[in-house]
Amino acid sequence: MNTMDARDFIQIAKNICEKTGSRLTETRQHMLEVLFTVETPKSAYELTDDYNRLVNSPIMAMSVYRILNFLASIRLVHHLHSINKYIICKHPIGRSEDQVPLFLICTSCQQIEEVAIAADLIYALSDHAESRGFISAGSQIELNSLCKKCQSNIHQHSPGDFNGQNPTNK
Amino acid sequence: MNTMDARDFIQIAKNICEKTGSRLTETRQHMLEVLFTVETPKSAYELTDDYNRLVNSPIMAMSVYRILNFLASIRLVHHLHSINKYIICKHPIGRSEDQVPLFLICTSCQQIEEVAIAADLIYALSDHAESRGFISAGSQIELNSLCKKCQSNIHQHSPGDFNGQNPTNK
DNA sequence: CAGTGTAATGTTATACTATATCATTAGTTT
DNA sequence: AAACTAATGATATAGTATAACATTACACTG
Ligand SMILES: [Zn+2]
Ligand SMILES: [Zn+2]
Ligand SMILES: [Zn+2]
Ligand SMILES: [Zn+2]
Repeated sequence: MNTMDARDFIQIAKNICEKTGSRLTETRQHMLEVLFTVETPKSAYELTDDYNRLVNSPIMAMSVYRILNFLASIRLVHHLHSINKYIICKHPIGRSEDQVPLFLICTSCQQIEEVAIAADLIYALSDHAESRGFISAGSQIELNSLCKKCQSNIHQHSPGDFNGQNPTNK
Repeated sequence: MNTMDARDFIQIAKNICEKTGSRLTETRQHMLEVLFTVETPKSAYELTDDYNRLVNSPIMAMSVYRILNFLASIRLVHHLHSINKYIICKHPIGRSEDQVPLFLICTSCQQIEEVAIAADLIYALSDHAESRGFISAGSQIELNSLCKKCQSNIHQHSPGDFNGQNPTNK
């Protein structure tokens, strides 16, 4: 159980901004609140709608992209490439540099679990690779999964990408 | 050194099609040839251009998407989500079901290395996850990396997504 | 071989995602 | 106050992907 509050995110962001000379504007704060509220991963345009539903002052998608980029650059937001959606970081504090985020994405209900794993584990993965001259550089990992709830409802297989489409994915 | 030929891909595809009742049409063959020729990861629209440059009978993007979907469904093509491009499979033969592809993507020159890793390694990664009720389901893994060549030219850091953009990425 | 059914593609339109560019505003610094 | 810079507003456009329906090509039946 996470006892974090939207205000906690805002405070964290404020601290980061102070260090870097950037500013935590009202729009950025509001976006953090929206992201915290919606919980599930959303596209930039969905977040634009959410923002305009939840916040009084309207925003346009262009600004949403800029703000998502900013929040991702300070690692309070993650972009999940495999589903092309954005989500607030589940572990904004206590991260060490030698960890990378691992996302478990329920292919049925899109619930996300974010856990931190040792970067070493990644290097271990790419051991073959290093022998071929590649070195790993700060990735996140996204795994197609099934959450507990959806494991019970075992009607459909849901492969990751092509063919068997994800039924819950509009 | 890979001694594979475009014809090998076509033969593999033909075999799969026979088993599944689908057909390896001329267009699909041509697309395999194009993918084999270009080597590097390309967007669907880039592949459309490549196809029309290399093949005499023109094709439209809609068809390219359909064919990429088909070829991905029989695992002769991979969709790299993190860069949103498609690439021909480097290991179309000798794959076992308990392996998943790991892609090392050079963030500087986009050269790709594909290696197969034991799915067990993935399960190990998501061990935390399983304790939370998630089970892993057939993912591929994409890692930002630096190839040997680009390690020499160490001018720029190239983070994965936001902020420091990838300079070679039009 | 004609008739029928299905897989695949052609064609057009449209939805969705993301960035470029320039103008304007709002803080910060001197 | 003036100058500078970060951030946003506003508009346009690029880039990615799918929907929907028509047509064609192939396999299968009789
Ligand atoms: Zn995180
Ligand atoms: Zn679920
Ligand atoms: Zn492969
Ligand atoms: Zn490289």
